[in-house]
Amino acid sequence: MSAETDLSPILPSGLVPSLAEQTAARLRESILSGEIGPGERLSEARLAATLAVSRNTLREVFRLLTREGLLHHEPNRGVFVATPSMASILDIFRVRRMIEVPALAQAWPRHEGIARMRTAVERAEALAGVADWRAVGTENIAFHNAIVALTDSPRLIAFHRQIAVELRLTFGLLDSPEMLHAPYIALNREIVDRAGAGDTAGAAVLLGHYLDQSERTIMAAFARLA
Amino acid sequence: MSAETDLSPILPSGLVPSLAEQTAARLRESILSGEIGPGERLSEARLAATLAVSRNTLREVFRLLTREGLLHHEPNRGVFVATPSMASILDIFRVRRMIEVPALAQAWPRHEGIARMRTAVERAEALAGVADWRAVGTENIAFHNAIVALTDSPRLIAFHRQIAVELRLTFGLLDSPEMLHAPYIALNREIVDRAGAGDTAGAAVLLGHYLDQSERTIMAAFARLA
DNA sequence: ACTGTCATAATTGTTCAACAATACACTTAG
DNA sequence: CTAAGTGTATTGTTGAACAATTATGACAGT
Repeated sequence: MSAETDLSPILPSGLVPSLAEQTAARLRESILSGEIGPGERLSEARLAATLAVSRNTLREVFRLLTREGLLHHEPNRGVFVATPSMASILDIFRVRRMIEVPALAQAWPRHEGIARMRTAVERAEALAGVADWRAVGTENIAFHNAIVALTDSPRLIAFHRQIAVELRLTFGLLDSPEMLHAPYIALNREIVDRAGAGDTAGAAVLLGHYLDQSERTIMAAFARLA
Repeated sequence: MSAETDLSPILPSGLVPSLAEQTAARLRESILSGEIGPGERLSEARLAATLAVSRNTLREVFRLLTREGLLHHEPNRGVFVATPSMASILDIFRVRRMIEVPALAQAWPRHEGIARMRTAVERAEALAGVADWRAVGTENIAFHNAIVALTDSPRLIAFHRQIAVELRLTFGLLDSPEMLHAPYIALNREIVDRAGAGDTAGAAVLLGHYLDQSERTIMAAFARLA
């Protein structure tokens, strides 16, 4: 996974990540890849043995991922993989609109984030050519991370990364990633072209449309599950 | 501390909070009350003894408060109370503008959050009468929490609560809370009156002015420290 | 068969003690 | 005065133990 698409929190500069953080990263990927399904209960003893860490360390990991929204902790009953709901999807898109659209609208057209957006689009175009839709989804997330990076706000960036992780959890539930991601590559291309040309306001409008459409698509796919 | 001004994260519904969460709450208040100063190092062994919990439990607490932004973890060196900087203040106000202003602008005038805003203002007015400026500051934070509550977005509310905690950490550094809070009571009153009367757009404009002024005041007080 | 009660087993919550790994302070050699 | 090296304190991690809570299942009564 490339640096631009890494969804794990920023680590203390240049130092070896602790075992707890490494383990958190592993467990996060296990969850996001669908290896562990939403609602599933994570037994401390069993998972500690599987991951080859102590129960104490695993409990620290649980605390981290619970704060991230990936796990859900019920006292004296255990931790469970969070189960996305329609309410959470609606909330996530509401937050995304509130953050991404102004971020793009007020962007400086030569900010490095624009380059990151362009890279993500180009990669997505290439990956769509070979029908690797899961990777297309990853690049799509990178595209939107780059939009928020335009703000240079550490807090907004961290918050948005967390939201993106939650959304990826939802994607794991849905099938047909082609339908979920393919239609938006061209739109992303137009957004970044406009932003790069200085028309950030126009790009922001398009981004709003993107979010509306994407929300509808995901909600529809999600509703088909229930 | 009343329910409206409680800055601790939402606990699992109706259940006994774990020792780690209780301890996190205690440590959070120790930090925010200034009992432990910014930059100070927290020794695991010593603090565990002081709080009468095991090192393992305390480490879980550290992970919670680190994710909250109150502590700073340097691997193999220990955890330190976070030290606010000018950059963090600028970032916090940027985020607040981005969240609070639209939250108020799009508010439903009969949302319960409006009532919470009004309560906070009335309490602040009363407390200003007896010159309890620290409590005025607490009510001021409750006022802005209520604004974000107007969105009914769990994620925005949680994010804003976290930001508010970080800002309280900054307040702890500054003296003269009267100067920091007193001038804004009347402005808050006007904001809630307008919003309650249905002029949420006008209220949002005033809120923007509030944030500009407040940021300048805090930055000036902070600059006087260095 | 259905349901409620109660003992029993399994799991989480928390502590403690130990040791390894890292960083800090200090001494000593050049 | 700097540099290298040694010793010590602190963090990182583990495993075992026990208390507290919840889940399981047998059993009795209807």
